[in-house]
Order: sequence, then C-alpha cells, then structure tokens
Amino acid sequence: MKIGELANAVGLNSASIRYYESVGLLKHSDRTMANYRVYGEEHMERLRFIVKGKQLGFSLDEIKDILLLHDQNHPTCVHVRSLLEEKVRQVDVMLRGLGEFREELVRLQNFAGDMVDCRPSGGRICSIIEGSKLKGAEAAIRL
Amino acid sequence: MKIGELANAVGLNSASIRYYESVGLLKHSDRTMANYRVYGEEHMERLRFIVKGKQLGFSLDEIKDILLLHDQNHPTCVHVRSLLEEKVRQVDVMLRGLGEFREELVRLQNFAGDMVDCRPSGGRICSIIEGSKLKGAEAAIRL
DNA sequence: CTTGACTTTAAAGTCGACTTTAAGGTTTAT
DNA sequence: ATAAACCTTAAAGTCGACTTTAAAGTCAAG
Repeated sequence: MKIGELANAVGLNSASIRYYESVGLLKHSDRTMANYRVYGEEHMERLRFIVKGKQLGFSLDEIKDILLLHDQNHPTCVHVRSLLEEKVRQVDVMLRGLGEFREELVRLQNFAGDMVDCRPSGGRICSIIEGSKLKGAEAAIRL
Repeated sequence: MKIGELANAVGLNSASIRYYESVGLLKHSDRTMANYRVYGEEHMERLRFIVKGKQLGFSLDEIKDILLLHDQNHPTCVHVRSLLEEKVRQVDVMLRGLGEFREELVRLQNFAGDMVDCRPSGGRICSIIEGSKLKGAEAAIRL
C-alpha cells in the first residue's frame, strides 16, 4: 500500500501522514526501490487510532504519549482513563462557561430590543456592547 | 496619559495597544516632543470598548467593522444585533456538540470501567479509544 | 551623574496541526 | 512516447492575536 492509498483508506491526505511520521506518531515505513513509502495493516491501525484520538479531542502530543506506552508494551488504560477524566472536566468547564455566555448574549439582545440608534451620550460607541457585564474570565471561551 | 498608564487603566499591556493601533483598531494618538504616544479619555473609551467586544467573543475584525461604522457616524445597533444573533447561533451549535461529546466521553469511561489491560487482541492499540463512536463532525470542537 | 523605569521601532517568534510550494523523480495509461 | 497521476524532499506559509527581541532614546529619583 502506497501513501495515497493509505490516506484514502483512513480519510487523511498524504501530507498529513508524512507530517505524522515527521513528528514521531507514525513509525518509519519500508520503502520501494524508488524510495516510495510502503505501508501494511499495522500502519493503518495506528493511523485509525490517531484519527479516533483526535476526534476525542486529544492533542497529537497526548496521542503520542499513549502510543509510546503501547510501543513499550505497557497497557494504556490507566493513562487513557485519566485523560478521559480530564477531558470531561474540561468539557464541563466549557459547558458552564458557554451557558453563562449565552445568557449574557441574550440579555444584550433583549436590551438591544429594536433600538435604532445605540450611540450613548458622551464619547462612547455602542450602549449594547458597553452594557455587557462579562468579565475577562469568560473571554476564555473561543468560538 | 502615556501608553503604560493607559494599559494599566484598561488591563492590557503596552504592546497590545501598539498592536491595536497597527491594525487600525485604535487611531493614531498625538505624540510628545520625545515621540511618546499621548492618550486622552476618548482613546480609553475606545480601548474599553475593544476589550468588551473581545469578551463577547468578537474577533478584532468584527470589532473593527463596528468601530468603522461608528467612525462614519452611523449607528451600529443593527449590525451589532446581527452579530449577537450569529454568536448565539454559534454558541447553540457548540452547546449541542459539547453535550454529545460529553456523553461519548462518559460512555467510554463506563466502558473502560476498571479495566487493567485495554490491549485488544490483534494489532490494535487501546480498545477504549477504538470503541469510540465519534465521527469526524464532532472533532470540530476544540477544547 | 547614574541607575532604573519608562518609551520608540521593525521584525521575528509563538501556539498547533497542518498545508503549500518548489523542484524534482516514477509509474501507468494511451 | 508522452502526458497524467503518482511519489520524494526541505522549507516556508497559514490562521489570530498577540508577545518577544533588539537596539536605541528619554525621563525621574537619589
């Protein structure tokens, strides 16, 4: 199996696969006489694993750690469980933050009503936005 | 007011203020004879506005658009209302996605149980992660 | 008078996970 | 035989919103 075929099979492109090799996620493969990479089942399993890991929100570094354990013949479940716990914690923080953020947006919408000119007296710019009660902490949420 | 003082007053650092000037969010200020930037109330209001905008999840480009309207003496509320609506829509998409994502994480945690060795038979790596049912779509959520 | 705390600029670096580019070599189909 | 469709590499570019660096000038306190 050459790189394009593998890429197709796992839903990536060749450049990403080369990139994963370059950062040590994927082991070096054999080469044909023309220096083309040749892959087998084992590489495909590994790539599918990487893809799953990304879908679960793991960074390439986190995935690399898991693969390292595996390559050293250690079971990875204890480590994986703690990663999962951490992700759930992060998701909960985000859910809470997003909920509060949404409420503030709606509050501003209600305040905006069908206002036609939101320019406050004085040098200010927009009373809708300036009426926001959000503090820096909530800003951590990236949309 | 010199740049450091202004930075302190609005909770930014001088470099960010210079950066905002460089990308056209903040107008050029007067200078002292020594070429130091000098600011007044008007600049402070504008910076506070920028900070609020960021806290509401607006990009610098979106904030720039609002400020441009303002600078052309147009009221900004119609535009701001549509930005708010769009943000609420984005937040709702994220809330839904995050909720499903959390459920999948918990499902994997339950599956992991107190497993001590998650290595599946065959060449695979970790049955916890490989058991995930998440598809590419959910991967859009960045933690 | 000197030290330290400010200020100036342009340019480069940061983060993560790639993607793109340039300049080739190889294989396959017609 | 030739063109299309693959493959190779190293290096640079991308996204956004800054931050850092370097090298220089200015100002206030002791």
